Amino acid sequence: MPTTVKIKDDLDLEKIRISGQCFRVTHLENDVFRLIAGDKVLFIKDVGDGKFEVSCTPSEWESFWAQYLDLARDYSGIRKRAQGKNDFIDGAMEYGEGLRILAQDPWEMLITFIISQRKNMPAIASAVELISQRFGDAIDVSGDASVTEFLEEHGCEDAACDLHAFPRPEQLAGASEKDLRDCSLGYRAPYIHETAQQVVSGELDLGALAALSDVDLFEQLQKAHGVGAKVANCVCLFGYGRTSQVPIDVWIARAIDEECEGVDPFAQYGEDAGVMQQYVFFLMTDRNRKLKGPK
DNA sequence: CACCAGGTATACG
DNA sequence: CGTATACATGGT
Repeated sequence: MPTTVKIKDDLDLEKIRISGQCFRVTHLENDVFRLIAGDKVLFIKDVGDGKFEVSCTPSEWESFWAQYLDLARDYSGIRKRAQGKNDFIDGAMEYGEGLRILAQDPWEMLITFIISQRKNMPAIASAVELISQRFGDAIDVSGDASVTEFLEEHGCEDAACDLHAFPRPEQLAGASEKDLRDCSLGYRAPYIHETAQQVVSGELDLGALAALSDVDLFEQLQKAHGVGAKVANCVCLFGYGRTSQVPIDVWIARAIDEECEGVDPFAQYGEDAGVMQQYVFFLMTDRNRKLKGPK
């Protein structure tokens, strides 16, 4: 019997896949999605009526994936409470209904968003996949009964082959700068090399940073080479769940400039500002996607 | 084949 | 303090 879970709140897997916060979510055949987080993989399918079939046991769902999907947070409630302050944000919230802020791993976010600078989203996903393939541990699901059963039922066995975990700090620290460059990291290779070594040496203790205030966390993260305000904010928001943090990239800057007459609308949303940022980012990038390539 | 991409470090004034 | 520029490489 496959595991089925019931989710009352917003959850749109396709929107999350293209939302720019995660780069290892794949849309497979038959509307099955594959999520890789650290060394874990989940296959999940929306079967309607708030029900989702998943490839893990109920226990794995409760102990990891429910938290990863941030199911304890009430996004429809957040949208309702935020409604009415700003017309543009109201529209973005409606457009992005189903988005959530995933509770991802700080280390994975730090490296992923160092990679992200001056790359478009497909290029980021490609580079993340390359370092995972080259330096991450292989993930073998062949012995996992709940996974194999799920894959067989939905006819997507191929999607469980050749999977690799995101590399651990020591695996990237052990990679030479040239090996990293071969993963199309360009000038970011030394940033990643240095950062990995700082994490391995304990000079940068990502676990300990979780105890810091938003402001202190934001400041400490920027001590890593290649981490400025924007990347630090992404790590705060996506890696440490600091939902008041608002990463400002080209798309958010464009939204403030062109849609809000140059006035930053996010401040008035307090602890939910980062969630609003995610809705706006999705609106701007999805609009652009439809504009240029209605593939 | 230009132009752009979820920016940042560095060098200026 | 603020502003200008180089930066590697792939997607469109």
